[in-house]
Amino acid sequence: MTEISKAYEPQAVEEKWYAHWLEEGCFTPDPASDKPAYSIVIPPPNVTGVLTLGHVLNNTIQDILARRARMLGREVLWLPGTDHAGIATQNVVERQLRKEKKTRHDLGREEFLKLVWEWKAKHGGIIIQQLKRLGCSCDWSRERFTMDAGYSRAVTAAFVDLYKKGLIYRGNRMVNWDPLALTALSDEEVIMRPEKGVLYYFTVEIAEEPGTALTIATTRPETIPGDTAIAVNPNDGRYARFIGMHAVRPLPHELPREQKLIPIIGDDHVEFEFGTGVLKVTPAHDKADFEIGARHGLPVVDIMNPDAVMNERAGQDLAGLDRFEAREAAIRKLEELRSMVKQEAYEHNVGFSERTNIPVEPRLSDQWFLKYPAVEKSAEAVRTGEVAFRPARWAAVYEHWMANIQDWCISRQLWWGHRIPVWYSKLEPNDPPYVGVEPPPDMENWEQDTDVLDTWFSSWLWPFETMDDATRAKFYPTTDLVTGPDILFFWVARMIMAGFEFTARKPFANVFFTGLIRDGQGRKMSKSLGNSPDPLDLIAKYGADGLRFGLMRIAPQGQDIRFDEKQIEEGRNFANKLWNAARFRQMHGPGASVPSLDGLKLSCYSADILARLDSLIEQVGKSYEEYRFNEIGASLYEFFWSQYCDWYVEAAKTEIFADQPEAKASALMVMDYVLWTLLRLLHPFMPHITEELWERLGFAGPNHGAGNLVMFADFPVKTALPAGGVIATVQAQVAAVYASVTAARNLRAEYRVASSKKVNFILKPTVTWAADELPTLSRLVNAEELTVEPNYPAPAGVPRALTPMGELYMPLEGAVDTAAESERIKKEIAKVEAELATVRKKLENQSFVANAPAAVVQEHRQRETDWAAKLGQLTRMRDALGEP
RNA sequence: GCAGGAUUAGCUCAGUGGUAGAGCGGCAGAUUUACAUUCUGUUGGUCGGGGGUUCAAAUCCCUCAUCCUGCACCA
Repeated sequence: MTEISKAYEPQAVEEKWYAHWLEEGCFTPDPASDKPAYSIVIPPPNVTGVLTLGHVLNNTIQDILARRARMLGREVLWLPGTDHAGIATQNVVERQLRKEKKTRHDLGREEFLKLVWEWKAKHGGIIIQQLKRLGCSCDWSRERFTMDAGYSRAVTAAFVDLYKKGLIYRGNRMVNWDPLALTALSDEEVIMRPEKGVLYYFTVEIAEEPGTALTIATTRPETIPGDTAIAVNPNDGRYARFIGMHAVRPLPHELPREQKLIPIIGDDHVEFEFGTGVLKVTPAHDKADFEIGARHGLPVVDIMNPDAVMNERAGQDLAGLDRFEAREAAIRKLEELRSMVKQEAYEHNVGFSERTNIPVEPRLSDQWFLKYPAVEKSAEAVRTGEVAFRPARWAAVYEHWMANIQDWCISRQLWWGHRIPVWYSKLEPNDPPYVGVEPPPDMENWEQDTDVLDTWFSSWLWPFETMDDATRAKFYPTTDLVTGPDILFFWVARMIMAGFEFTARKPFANVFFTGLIRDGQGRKMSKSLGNSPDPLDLIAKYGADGLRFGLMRIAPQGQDIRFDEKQIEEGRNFANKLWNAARFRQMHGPGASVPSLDGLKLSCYSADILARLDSLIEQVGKSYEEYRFNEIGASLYEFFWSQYCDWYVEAAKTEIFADQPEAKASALMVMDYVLWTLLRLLHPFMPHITEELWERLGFAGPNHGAGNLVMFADFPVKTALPAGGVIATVQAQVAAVYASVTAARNLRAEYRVASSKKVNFILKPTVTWAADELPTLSRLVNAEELTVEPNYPAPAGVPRALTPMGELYMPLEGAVDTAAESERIKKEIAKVEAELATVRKKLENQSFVANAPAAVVQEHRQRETDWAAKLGQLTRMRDALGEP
């Protein structure tokens, strides 16, 4: 046993233990074990990702669950891995290429993909190293990647299976198009944000009634060349008569008049009140307009290229311009034509691409869609609690989404991803395509679909396709899933459906949704705001354990978390405190390797702390049941710091420093017992420091089978202490001593007596056992001498305080301000009188006495008695002062 | 527009029917040998407003206000 240093230095300790755990294979479970299984699959971070505080929160919770399950004797699998993250990863490599003035098209598909794999090998998975630094107990031997050969095959097979079931189809539809990434997006990948825009009012002439014009309001004048109709509500008296006539579309201006005529149609979709009640219909560039167009058989005129640059159909004024430049150009042209009537400020919602953060463009294109499988079964599973959501309110959000579920656009016009396993015949283009896991045998006659699948189409298989047969037999369905509510639709809902569809079982029993971490001003953490601290910096400053513990204490169940570095500092301080508590114990000689309370003569303080330890264990157990990690953290913090360090250790010093070997041994054994228990309770939260202290305090080693705490399958259970009345009496006594200590310290502070200065105290006791506890009381109040004097006359000049043990006096040399002393006591009397009045008022209320439970009434009576007694004593003390 | 969440001490937040709490901050003090990443004492709240249910409400119900988050959207 080496000496413990004064301050805890986490870096070396944490790295040492993590390496050790890996070496010992502590995180690799045995599927053949007959221990009950516990499993979690990690939400696979993007392979391009770096650790954020969100990951820290998420993975710390998973680690806590996994480590506790191990200590409860389960066979634990925490399966890690990364996601290939289609757009994000392709972006990273394309950005690199752009620096060399190249695009992926210069390289070609094959060369480009080679480059992405190279990038992945070199830079990918940084986040895995960071998770290790955090202390995550994942089974790295089972680490998976969503584009591993086997996994890819499973993704392809899933596609083929759903295709054969008729659930996957190809369609020419309006989709969300990302003009930067040049791909379609699913509805979930579009983020609606309010944007300050302008509503432009412009006129169109009625062809059949020259001189008559209609005014139209639009936010997108640049799409006028794509307008193929003007719509009004058929019930709108202002405009109904124009239905069937034609309007002259102002753009492109250069076209001959007959090519600019577009029909005026009637459609219920048009609102009377909005704008002017006249709507321009652009079927190629607006989802709602597309539907109107479909209803009326309107032509679809696409005026943009895939990159949202206007094409020649937009006319000479706009062609070649980006859509936003084109808007300005269109405005200028309309003004020039005296068609522009007015412009007004207007705020409306615009959809942005989740990945590239630019406005999506509704675009008609050929895409693959999935009609979701197992929808009803999946909705029901959450409804019945077969899959339990925590907090439960997310179930309603899920239910709503499931009830309004829309087909999923699963194709992406990217290169990085799982290529769609569909081949088209070169020989007979009208033949049905070949769809299969294996390419067609006569490959040269076929051409594979160029699209890849949405990343989430692979992620939704994660809980089972990451496992081989033996692993799956033991660990699937998984136990807990821990994730953020932001991917409820993207991932959680889809996994449930995939689970039921492909394995006929739920993928997990519980889903715990964490909160979102926000900055001090309540804003989301984001790269662009630069308000997201680097967790690795925090680990360097405060240690991984400090970060974990600090974060867990401020992470209430399912509520957003306002991040404050101070909290992490507290986590570090807590680790340091733990370190020093161990250090203190070690300074008093070697401890027991297996602490036992058998045959121990316990002081009342020892009995008290053990009873509190028992309630702590019970409380922690309950909190785990409800996934209330902040509550567990708070309980552990409070017990260890306030109850154990501040009170028990200080009180026990009486025994430790006294010359009574038996009492000393008893106190030290109780410390051993508490630390032995506490290290285990804390281990899931702070794995490194607890492991280190476990060894330093001599708890590790041959006595415990596997020597490491991480494999110590014995999560604490309550002691065999005598329960009930005996311990309650002892605890009441200890509480009285501690309250008396506080009262005495208060007196010292009032009279500016430095806590280091020894002074005399006199106790006029009201309890029979006062004398027994004088040594400890005396020590804790730093008394020169503490005497019990039942008949102390209490001269007027002596400061006094009422304590649960009796009246306490602090005779001081020199004059004491009696008036001030009297004032102080009077203030206390006023407080007690108010309390007494409150409780008496309640007891005088007949309906309270009649209706409240007997125990509550009894408790109020007791309260009344206690306050009355206290008031009597305070009054006597005030009278003894002789002040009016 | 619909749904959900939040509103408690200066700050960040616990507290879901029975005596309003913690940490930080502030103030006053302490180097008492585990720890200044410490210790002691103290200050500070009509629990967002209003109404209701109840013997009893921060807690349950209604309503209003403000903020946040989803979802749906009218160009």
